[in-house]
Amino acid sequence: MSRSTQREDHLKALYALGGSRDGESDWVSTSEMAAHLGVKPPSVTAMVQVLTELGWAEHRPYHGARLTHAGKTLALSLVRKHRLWETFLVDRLGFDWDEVHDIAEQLEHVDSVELVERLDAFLGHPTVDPHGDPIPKHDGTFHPRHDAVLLAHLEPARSCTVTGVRGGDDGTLSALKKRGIGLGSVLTDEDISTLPAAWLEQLCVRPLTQTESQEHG
Amino acid sequence: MSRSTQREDHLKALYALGGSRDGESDWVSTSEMAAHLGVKPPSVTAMVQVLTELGWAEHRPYHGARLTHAGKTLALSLVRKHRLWETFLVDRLGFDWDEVHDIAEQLEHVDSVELVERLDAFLGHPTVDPHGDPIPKHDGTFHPRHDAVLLAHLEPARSCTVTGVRGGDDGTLSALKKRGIGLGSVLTDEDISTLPAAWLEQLCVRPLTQTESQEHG
DNA sequence: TGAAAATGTTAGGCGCGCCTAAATCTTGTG
DNA sequence: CACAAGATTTAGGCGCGCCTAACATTTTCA
Repeated sequence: MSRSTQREDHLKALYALGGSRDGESDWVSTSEMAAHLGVKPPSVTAMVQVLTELGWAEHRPYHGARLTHAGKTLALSLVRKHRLWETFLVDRLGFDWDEVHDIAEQLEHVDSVELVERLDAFLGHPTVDPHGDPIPKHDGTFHPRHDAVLLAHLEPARSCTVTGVRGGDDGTLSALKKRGIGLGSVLTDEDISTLPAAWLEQLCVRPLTQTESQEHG
Repeated sequence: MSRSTQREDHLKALYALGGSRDGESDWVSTSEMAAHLGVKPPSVTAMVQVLTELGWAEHRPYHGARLTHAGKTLALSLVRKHRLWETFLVDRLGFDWDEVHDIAEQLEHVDSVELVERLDAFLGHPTVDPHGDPIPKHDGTFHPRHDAVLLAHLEPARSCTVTGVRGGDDGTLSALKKRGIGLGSVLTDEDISTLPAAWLEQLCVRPLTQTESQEHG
């Protein structure tokens, strides 16, 4: 297995943008990937061709690329590593959730299967990372949070608890932190109306049950 | 500050081979470094010239290279990271001491001062790594073990306890493990006579005191 | 002391991942 | 349906770290 941080980054971009929808991945354009990775489109084209030769992606020239099954498996193992390291950084080293992305980005490229499995055990086999995203198991399976919903889609006049942040860059995350919003925070109807509109599309929440609502007045 | 795994590896080699003697480092030949790093001498020459331009080494052509003060400081921070990670891998993740070198080698190149300091705190500010080597402090100082001595230099008919292994490759380390020898192991006079001669130059030991000897019969 | 041997450096080339510029394909619109 | 606008790929070049081969220096020892 040919190793390379760049290959891995392109694989992850393909996964992140191509939709993790069950079954098939969506086609992703090279310029979309280029923007995501901070390189120019021709560089992506070249790398996509390499991934194709490795059997990890398929490329329909002038139309886009997507992961093969093997590629998706690999991408999932990278996501797994990334989220385990983020969990370690926050839960054990006490980092805030807006500080860990870049560090985890580096740690996830460390190559040792044994390391990942031991880290997983050390952390107590967590199922969710500090941003509320599910952590894939060793076999690539994971449970998408089925009870969670985007804040924008929450039925009106309903309180909820925060279960995750989608695509949160460090800026958004630290802004959330400043307002005291983190995983598990409870947002009342009134709280929600004071939030920046952009957040409605980013915050993942679970509606509070009747009894939970009463506890939080 | 220009970052690069290769630069860092060359810096570490210079430190490892150049003698960590107080004050001045020794001149190290490029071929010695090349052998240590698994590359060819011309590659080392080129990299040494880069390090020289960065002010981290000085190069006397045809004679060798050595670290500047700034270079030594940097090298020490790398050693610190390496040994902290090894400590983490052994103490927290339960790796054996012969399994951690390669992984730590990768982890030490992760770039985040904050990470190192938090890791250090998490581990309880350890002073010695799993091989018995001292862990430099953040300011670059550390305490060489003054009471330790090479097994080869131990006065005859004396029992001792193992405090470290010098230059132990994974092969040596796992062979030691197979014989049940680890940090803190007690070696009697008889034990010592059955050891492979090569180990006498690698094992660091502290002679047992009178009372300790009696406890171990 | 003055070659020959050993050691070290310079020259020139290669693969990788990136870039810009030029060519090619797709798409939207008259 | 053709053609301009936009997106994508191909062409060609660059820096980095590595290599081998050729050249330079130091060391060894007859």
